[in-house]
Parts: sequence; C-alpha cells; structure tokens
Amino acid sequence: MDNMNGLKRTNYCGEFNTSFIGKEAVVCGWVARQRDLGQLIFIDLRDRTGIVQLAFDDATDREIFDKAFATRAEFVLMAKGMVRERSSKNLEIPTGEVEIFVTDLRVLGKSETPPFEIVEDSKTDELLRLKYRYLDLRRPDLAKNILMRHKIAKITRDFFDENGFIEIETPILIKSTPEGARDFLVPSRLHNGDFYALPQSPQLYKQLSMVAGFDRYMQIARCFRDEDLRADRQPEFTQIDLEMSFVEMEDILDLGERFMKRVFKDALGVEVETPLPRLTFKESMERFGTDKPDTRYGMELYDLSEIVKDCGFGVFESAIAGGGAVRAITAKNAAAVLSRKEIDKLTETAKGIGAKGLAWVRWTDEGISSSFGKFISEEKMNEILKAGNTEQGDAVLIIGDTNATLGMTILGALRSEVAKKLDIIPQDRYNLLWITEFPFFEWDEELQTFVAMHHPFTAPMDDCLDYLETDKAKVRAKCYDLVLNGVELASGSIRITDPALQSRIFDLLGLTKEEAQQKFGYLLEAFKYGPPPHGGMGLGLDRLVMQMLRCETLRDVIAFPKNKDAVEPMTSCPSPVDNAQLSELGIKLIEE
RNA sequence: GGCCCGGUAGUUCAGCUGGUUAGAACGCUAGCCCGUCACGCUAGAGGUCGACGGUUCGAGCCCGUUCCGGGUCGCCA
Repeated sequence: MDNMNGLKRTNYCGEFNTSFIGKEAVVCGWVARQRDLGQLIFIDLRDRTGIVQLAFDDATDREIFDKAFATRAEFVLMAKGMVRERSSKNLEIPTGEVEIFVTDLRVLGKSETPPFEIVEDSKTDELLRLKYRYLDLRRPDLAKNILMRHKIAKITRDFFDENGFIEIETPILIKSTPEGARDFLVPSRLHNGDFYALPQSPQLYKQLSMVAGFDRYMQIARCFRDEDLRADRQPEFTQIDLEMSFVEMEDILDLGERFMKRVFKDALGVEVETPLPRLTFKESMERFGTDKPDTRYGMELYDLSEIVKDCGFGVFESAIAGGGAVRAITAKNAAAVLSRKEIDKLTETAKGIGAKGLAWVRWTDEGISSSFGKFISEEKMNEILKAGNTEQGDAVLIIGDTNATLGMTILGALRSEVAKKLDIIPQDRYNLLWITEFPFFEWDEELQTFVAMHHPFTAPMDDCLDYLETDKAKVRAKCYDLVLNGVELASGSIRITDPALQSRIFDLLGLTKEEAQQKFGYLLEAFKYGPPPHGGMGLGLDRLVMQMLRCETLRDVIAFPKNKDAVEPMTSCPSPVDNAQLSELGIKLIEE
C-alpha cells in the first residue's frame, strides 16, 4: 500500500475536458474498470463526480505499468499525470475526449471483489445493496440522487432565508402525545418509568416559536412515526417544516408556490406555472375519487345517479335510494385491454376496498356487452354511454354505493389502476396542485361518530363556525395539501389561537379539560400570553426529491434507509441490548 | 395482522409434463493481445436449487409448514 506523500488532488474525475490538455493533474478515486490490452492498460477511475480514463503503457515505465496491472475493481488510487487528447475518443462520457497518462500511481486502498458490481441501473436485490450500502452509494445513479437531495436542501435553505425565515432546531426528545401516529419512545434513565418520544413533527414547538416572536420559522426537520412502512413511507423521514405569523391561508399558499417554482427551476431547470391549480376537497373527490389526484391523465369520474335512479337495475336503484350515488369512469380505447378477465381482477380490487361489486360496459367492434344490460332498456344504456362520451372501443366502470364517499374512493382507486394498465400516464410532467377546504371531521364507521381529521389546533373555516355543534359534516377546515402527480407532498393549516374556540374544539373532539390540559397544557398556557395568528405547513423532503427524480421508492433518495420491516440491514438495527443497559433504565423484558 | 409476487453460481436470470452429470450472461482466477472504453480471445474455478417435512422408483419443479425479501390493504390525527 502506498501513501499520498507529495501529492494533492487537483481535480475531481468528472471535471476533465479538452481545456485540460497538456496540463498536469492529480486525481483520486476508485477503479471502476481496468482494461488490459497487453502492452497497454486503461483504468476508468471513478469518484462522486464521474469517471476519467487513466492510461499506462509498458514501454514508458515498467514499474507503474506493473502496479496498474495488479489493480482490481474498487481499489483506491491516486494518480498524477499529463492530460492528453485520446487518439480514439469516447463521446458517450463527458470526459471521453481526454485521458490522463500516468507518471505517478499510488494504491491507497485495496478491495476484495465486491458482492455486486458497482454499475449504473443495478438490478441487484435491494437487501444485498442495503447491507453494503456504502458500495451501493458508489453507484453513479444513487450517488446522483444523494447529490441532488443536497442541492434541493440547499435551495430550500437559501429560498427561505431570502424570505426572512430563520431555521430553528427543535428538540428530538419530546413529550409523547398519543394522537395520530404511534410514537417512538425513548426510556429515561434519570426518571425510570418515564419516556421521551421522538417527534412525529415539530408541530407544537414551531407554534411555540410563533408565540416567542420568531414570526417566520423553518426547519429541515427529521420526523419519526412508528407505523408500517411502504415504498413511500419510512419510519424516519425529513420535512421542510414552516410556520408563519400574521398570515392567512393565501399567504402560505403563495409562499409554497414560489418555493416550488424556485426549487424546480434551480434544481431541474423545469418551469412551474403559477398560480397552481386549486381544487376543493369536495371537487377532488367528485372528479378523481381521492384527495390526492393525479391530474396527468383524464378519465374523471362522472355521476350517473340521475340517469339510473329508476333504470330498473336494482343495484343502482337501491344505492341511490339508500342515500348514495352511482358514478362511473370511461376508459378510452380500453375495451380490448380490459378483457372479462381483467375486469374480474378489477372487481376483486374494488371489493378489497369495500365495493359490493363492479358494473361494467365494454363496447368492442362486436358491439356492446355489459354486466347489467339485461336489466335495463336500450334507451337507458344509450343515456349512460352518452353521459360518459363513451364511444366504440371504450370501457365503462360503474360503482353504485349507498355510501357516496366510499363509492368515489373505490372508483378513484380503479381510475388509477386502469391508468397504469393502459399505460396512459405521461411520465414527463410535474402536475402540482392544492387541495383546500378539507372536512374538519370525518365519520368513523366503527365508532359511529365524527372524529377529527387533523390535529386539534387546525382552525375551522370562518363560515363554518356556526355548524360546529349542529352539523359536523358541513364543517370545513383552513387546511390545505400540496399534491404532485398523485402524491401528497405537503400539508398545512391555519391554527387556532383563540382560547374560547380552542376549548370548544376540544369539547367537540371529546377531550375533557383535564385531558387537554394534561396533553397540551403547555401550549394552552403559552396561548394565554399573546399568541399571534399563525399557520404553516410541512413538506416531505424525501417525497419531493423522490418525485423530482422519478424514483420508485423513497429508499433511493435516502442515504441509509430502513427496509420494509424497519430494519437497517447494514447495521442490523434494531438489535437487543444487554440487561445492564435495561436495568439502568428500569426496564425488564417480558419473557415470551 | 390480511392479500399478492419473489427466493436456483458472487450478481442477474433460464430451467419444458417430475426423469441421466442443474445451464447462460456478467463477475472472478490464469494466459494471450499496443488504443480500449460493457475491450477481445482461450482456459478454469464457482451450486445445501432459502430451510424443514411429505408425496414419488425418482423433486429445482408437486403438496404442507416455515424463514427471508418486495408490493399493497389495515395503519399513517
């Protein structure tokens, strides 16, 4: 093994171009590939910026040549040499017109044959890649993601700094509030039997920062939720967290839009048109069957209730009579793809979400076939087809349910499923939009009561205050989500700062004064001392980066993520601890 | 916890209706090769077919159990 004595890196590998020809350079990196041509050896040297070719020939310096010969994949090299033009250029790579003819080669680190090849577009099993994450991160595509994430975080800090925000670090060890998601708990040594929790979000601290007078707060904040994982859900994740005083919803949406415009422009060179489209929750549900619609494609829901309320088909009629609705989507040119077999699969999907069944119409070149044609008149069928502008070649999927919301949700899921099957989602777009006017309460089927849809400090809309006690279904919240290509990116609200309204809300949520005091006493106390009107939002940084880079999983934009079982394969965490550690904490495990 | 998909060489995969010694590509090792760039050519090494049990004359393949991984539903105010 050699040392670096007398050498200092002059350039990163990816920097070289024809302007360097004739200059001396020193580079460091890992052997991506070695090509041995007999009396000539080429090495592709890789660092985080790219690859540069090192050249050796045995006639010039036998000792250096032999060293290059003994080089293997992933050895760490430092090389000094003269940059020269290649006699045959490789225009596939940015540095492909030049190479470094090496006059001093140092082997700074050796490597065993890696467990998988360090190449772009690796298809290697993710478990293995996570176990050797440091090797995985050498792969250019993953490295690129991490570098882009850095860039986006940098743009974020710059943008908010320019807009008068200050970054405040809120605590990681906080009081547990068993609302919403499950908390990660941390046992206290100094107070055996007591626990800290890791924050699900800095929510209460940022509101307290408003009371403190830091009227524009932001933080790139780590958040923790002890819930099951998904491709787009990790137990620890990062939020761009904001809060502003003396603002109304419009101010926050405006800021959010300007931020999106900036980050897309500076990071990707993509222009985002502002103002962004807005949909109310109600409209979003009616048109897309979800509160996070993907508007890159059409296939919107439409209402058939008026047409089919007395059509003779019992399923539809009873759905409407039961207070629900009958809605449909028309999938253009889908009759061929959506065979009977495919529709059966969709029916199973629908049933999985709670549908009682799925009615359908297929209009092929052989004519119209449907699951309910024999129950209704030809005239009615024509009306149905007309309502959805259905033409030959199309397929119609219809859901009737006494629960109108459930019906829309099911159809929304089918819309997304069918779009994937038909492959009609344009992959080159970033469709951003706001969803506003969320319901304040949502109906809980199990509990047969209204429960809070948001955290208890979310303000109701001004024109809804009168219905709080009398007509909960009507109450909407000063709450907004930012949606990108069907993914919830950000969520925020205007908060309650009026103590009278706050205690009214606690009452409605079934929180007694004592419970409210016990859980949120410090916030309520703070609000006695001049709380400014305020609001904010949290924007998922991981999801933003994932969407911007069109990754399929959050794991591809997090340097050291957890797998689906919330395990980090590299360090085998979580892991058992010894009894001495436990007893210090006053903890004894229950023997199984 | 439910459902779906997967597990065969270091890696990615193929393996027919259950039938002789389980294949390919890449990687690895060695040799040859003076302009390659996914270098090329030649030779070689490399396998508990995730594990256990069962059916069978015979199991990578069929059945059961189980482990591991991924997706999804529940869950995520």
